[in-house]
This record gives sequence, structure tokens and C-alpha cells, in this order.
Amino acid sequence: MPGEQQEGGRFGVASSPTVEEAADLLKRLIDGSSMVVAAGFCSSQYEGRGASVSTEGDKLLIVKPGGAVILHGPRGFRPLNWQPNTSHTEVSVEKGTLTMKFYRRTPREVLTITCSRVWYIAWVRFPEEGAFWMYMTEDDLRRAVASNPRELLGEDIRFFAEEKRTPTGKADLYGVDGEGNIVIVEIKRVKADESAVRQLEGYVRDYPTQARVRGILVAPDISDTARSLLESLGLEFRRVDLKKAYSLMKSGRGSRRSVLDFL
Amino acid sequence: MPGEQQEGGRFGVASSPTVEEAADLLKRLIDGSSMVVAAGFCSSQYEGRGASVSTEGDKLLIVKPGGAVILHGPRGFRPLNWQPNTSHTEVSVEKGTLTMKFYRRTPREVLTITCSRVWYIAWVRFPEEGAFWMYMTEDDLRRAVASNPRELLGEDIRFFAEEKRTPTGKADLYGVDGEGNIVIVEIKRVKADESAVRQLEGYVRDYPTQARVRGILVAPDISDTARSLLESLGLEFRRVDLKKAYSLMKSGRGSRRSVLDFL
DNA sequence: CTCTGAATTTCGTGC
DNA sequence: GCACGAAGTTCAGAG
Repeated sequence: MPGEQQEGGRFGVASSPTVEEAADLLKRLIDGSSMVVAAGFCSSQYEGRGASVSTEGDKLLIVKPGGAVILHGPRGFRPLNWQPNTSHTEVSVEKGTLTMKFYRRTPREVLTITCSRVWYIAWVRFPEEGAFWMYMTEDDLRRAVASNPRELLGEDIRFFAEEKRTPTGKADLYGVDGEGNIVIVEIKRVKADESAVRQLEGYVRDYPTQARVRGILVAPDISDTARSLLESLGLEFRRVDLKKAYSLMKSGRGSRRSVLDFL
Repeated sequence: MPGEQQEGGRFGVASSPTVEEAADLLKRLIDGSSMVVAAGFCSSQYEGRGASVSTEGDKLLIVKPGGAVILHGPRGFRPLNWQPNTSHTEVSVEKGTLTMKFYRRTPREVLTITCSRVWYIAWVRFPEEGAFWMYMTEDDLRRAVASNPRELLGEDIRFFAEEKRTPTGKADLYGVDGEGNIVIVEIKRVKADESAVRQLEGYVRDYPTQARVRGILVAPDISDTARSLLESLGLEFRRVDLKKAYSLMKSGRGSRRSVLDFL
């Protein structure tokens, strides 16, 4: 006998359902209104942009109201298979095996999950979504640098564009230094690597002027290989202290109210 | 009364536990041997490389045997918060509130989850891991191109290095064309964009020779902006058909046994 | 350890 | 829709 099924309630659980019971439940639950979890002994197959197969094992299936499908194995942080959203779902039982097919339109792909046993199915109906804020993003750091060039870059630069798409680039900051040189700044909130240098070099190269253009990479750190590439390209690096940047941002006038105030 | 708790079995479920019961269960279950799921009305807070807060709402917590922690909200594919692995876990109850803290050593970060209600807790003990294969990766495509330059690139190129780190680059393929020119090939299994062009340009520029070096970008497609950047840099683009590449790879001698054979 | 680049990357933003 | 770049990216492989 499967466990209690308070289907009328806000949430529910079915323990040890038969595959037929599981299929019935899933058909009713996967309607965009519930956060559903199913655990069982399953295999999977994906085909679309890539392709993969997994053999039978304990799996955890999550289906969210928005249509996201996530299949986890016992190890690792990332799912074995997933579908960020689905346009169509099929649930069926044949010869004692539960099969679920999740289709996505663009890109065209399909995830098939086959279960010989289902350990449990659990769900929450009409889940309530809390608010979410993140901070210490690259955007935050960019604003701090733009407003405090002297403190964070060690010189006065007048910035005239942020994140603006110029003819062939979209660098973080465009400005003019004390001697009238164009300065392009690329910002990373993590240690800068070669690709960050290449990114900056592209922006500097593509800037439409004959005059000299300075390129400054701003990050809390830089890898050795990135530094030598940077120097060979005549670009500059400025180390930035994240904590200092955020305290400047927080204290600075004109800074929008921050989630930092909550903590 | 909480639901059945077959704690001796391979899996189990507790429906509507009190926060005290939930804490007891979680303390016992989060020992690296179980795949645990808990749903409840919770808030979260993260601090480490970045920082975030979420307010109370329905959340789904997953703790895997390897120590991965994943917290999902009702929407979206990606978790609200996570910890790829944890070095230490604390579970406590205070004033009717369940608090879980997940610590990670490197990088130093902590995820705190606070629940006023727990809808259910479900678990699978000693979950069995199936095998997993993926194919149609960039590696597959690279091998196909390396073995079939005439069919896929339209010319004979003798490749002498794959994925080799040369003085300042690590391009996909290094070879020599019919006229003795060095050829550097960068491969993308998805549509190539500007960053792919910059990547290739870096490899070509850094190749230690005075002689002319050809750079060829191989991908199923290329964006317009990437194409014009590529042409302005004197680089080449070769469209490649993924299906053709994989059929060549599969039929070619010397190809390791593929998961394609399963389907 | 660090560094590099892939990923079914996903996700947001701007056009 | 396409294009570009951030992400608490994670992850694997090489050094």
C-alpha cells in the first residue's frame, strides 16, 4: 500500500507506489502547479544538442512548476540530465516500466526517463516563491570603479560610457585619463585569466581611433600566464580589493539601496 | 503524527515532521550515505565568493552522499543556492526554527538555510550509481576533424598536435597544409561567436614563427559579428556538419567504441 | 595546488 | 528571435 496521499492538501507524499500508481500521480501532478520529486531506480536517455545515456541506478527527478526538469544521480553537484523547460510531457507504463518523456521545442531535444521501481513521489502544490537578492556581482564592482577611479585605480579617469556597445566592442567602462587618452576598462570579480586579457585586447583593438588607447584590466588577482600575455600586448593591470570596493559603493551617494543593508 | 519512517529500509519518507523531528532525522541522514530531500517553508543566506539572501518561501533541499547541497526555489532551472561539496554541516533547532549550516573549506563559504515549517523529508540510503556516457562533445568533433580533414575541411592537412599546450596557446589542432603552412584549428560544437574568434586569433598570434600561420575556425555555424571580426583578422571559417562528422568518426577505424553503438 | 577551456552550460539584457 | 558576456558558474585535465 502506498503511503498517505493528501492530494487535497498543500503537499503530499506517496511511498512505494507501484509504477502504475506512480504514473497516475505524475500525470496529475505535472501540470505546472506543483514542485514534484520522484525517486526510483531509473535509466535515462537524452538527445538534442548533445546526447547521453545512463544505465539503471538510483535517480532523483525534480519537476518544477515552470516546466524545468532535473534528473540527479547520487553523486556530484550537477544533474545527470535536465531540461530547462519543457513544451510537452508524456507519462506511460508498459510491461511494468514507467516511462517519462520530456520534450523541448527550441532547441529541439528530448529527455527520456525509464524507471523499473519508484521509491517515493513527493510534491508541494502552488509553491510560494520568496524574494531573492544577490550582491557582490561584477555589476556592483563596475559601479564602484566608475564612481571611485582615484581610490580604486589610483588615478583620475572620467568615464563616459558603461557597458555601452561601441562599434565592435562592449567593454565594461570607457573613459578619458588625465592626459586625454581613451581608457578602456575590463572588470572581473574573480582572478583574471587569459580569456579576460583577450577580451580586453579585442575592445582596445576595435576602438575606432588612430590615437593610443589604454586598456586596463581590473580584478582582485591575475594568473601568471594572463599577466605575461597582458604585458606583451601593452595592456595594464590594476589589482582591486573587493571589500574596499563594496564599502566605497555602499558609502557612496547615488548608490541604490543594497541588500547589504540587511546583514 | 509524522508519516512512516522506514529508517531501516533502503529508503523512507517522513511527512509533516515537526522541526525537532526534522532536525533529528537530518542529523542522522546527512552522513554521506544517503540522498536526502527536504521540502519546507524556508529562507536562505549565502556568503563566500559572492553573497545572497532569499526570503521565506517553499524550498526544496537536496543533500547528496558526496556532500553536494542544492537548494531549489519553485521556479527556474538553476538552484537558488548550493554548495558543490561541504566540509562540515550543522543542524539545530531554536525557537521553533530549523537551521542548517553548510560549510565549505576552499573556497571558504557558508550556506545557511532556515525553515519555519518542514513539509516532508525523504531519503534513499546507499543509492546505487548507474553508468553515464555523453557523446557529441567537442572532443568527439575534434577527433573526427583530425582524422578526416579532406572530408570535413575540404583540404588535406597533416595534423601533428591535438590539444597540445604550445608556448602561449592551447589550440585544438596544429597541422601543416599542402603548401607547408602552419595551420591552427579551433573547433566549436555550437555556433561560433566573437570569443571563439578571439581565442583562435590569440593562438595564431602566439605561434612562435615568422612564417605565415593560417587560423581556421571550424563550427556548425558562425554569428554575423564573429564572421566580420574573423575576416578582418585574416582568419578562415569552415562550416562542419555535425551528423557527417559523427558518422565519419563512427565508421573510421581507430575510433574507440562509442556509446552511439547502443542506440 | 594553479591554470585552461568545455558545457545539452543557463541566464539576463539589449537589439 | 540573435548576440554577447556574467556566473557564487562547475568540471575535468594537465602541469
